[in-house]
Amino acid sequence: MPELPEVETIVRDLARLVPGATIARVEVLRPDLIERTSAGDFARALEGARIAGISRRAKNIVFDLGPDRLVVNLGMTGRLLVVPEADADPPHAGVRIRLSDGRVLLYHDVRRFGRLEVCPAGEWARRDGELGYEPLGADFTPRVLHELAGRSRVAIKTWMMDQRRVVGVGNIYASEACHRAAIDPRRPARSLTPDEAASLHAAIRDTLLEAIEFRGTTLLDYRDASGDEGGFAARLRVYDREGEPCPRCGGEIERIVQGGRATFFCGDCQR
DNA sequence: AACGCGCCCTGTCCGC
DNA sequence: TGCGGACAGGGCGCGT
Repeated sequence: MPELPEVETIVRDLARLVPGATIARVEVLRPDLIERTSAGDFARALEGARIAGISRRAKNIVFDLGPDRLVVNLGMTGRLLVVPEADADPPHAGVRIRLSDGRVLLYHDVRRFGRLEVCPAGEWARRDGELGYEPLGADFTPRVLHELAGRSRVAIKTWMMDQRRVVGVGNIYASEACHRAAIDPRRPARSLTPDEAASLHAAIRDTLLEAIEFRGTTLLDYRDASGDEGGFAARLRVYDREGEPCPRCGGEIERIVQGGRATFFCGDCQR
């Protein structure tokens, strides 16, 4: 589900709502959501901790608890909601994190592809180091994109979604960025010229920034921390628009499958 | 090493 | 109306 803009929206919401709060009690309703430790250890590690800050790394929501980090990955259908006690028991509730002021940080996930884990800050720093460039970071330059892409024969759209290279771009924004850059998503990554790499670099950033502005894309499941939908779906240029005219050239938008995932593009103007 | 694929799980939608 | 199959925003582990 959520890609960088959706996770960023949730993180910004949470950064306004929960820093300074203390975790009173944790209830794990679906133990299969907890990564690496038992549900009991997970709850014990959180109870009594104070939330010092919230940040995003790739598609992960990271809570700074002092010595530890709580890391939440939403998978396809995960939601992280701040709700009053009365709303804390919906169907598909996965983990209830009760704050000492009475509010509940509720992890909700229909498909349960998401994961939560608590780990020492040092351990998280090591894993952070294995993730790729933040596409909105200053060190992600057109040259970096061109050099990294030059090492791979994978189709550029699939390449963009690999979190070891560039993080945060998922299936929706990969199609959207290829379209904005007018690049055929089937091209081998290493076939991009420096100019094409620069235009893809700009397209990735522009797409993600605009999607953040509109609080993300809700196709079906995505909700922000208040439970509201994102507004970017209406602005998608190709994703989920098979058969519609290309907004740039009027050609027909096609749907193909790459690596088992749907890709949408215009065969007329994406070269 | 790099890459492609199946799988995890539930709900929705579409065609028959 | 009912039913079976395809498909859905992610990421991991496997085999080649």
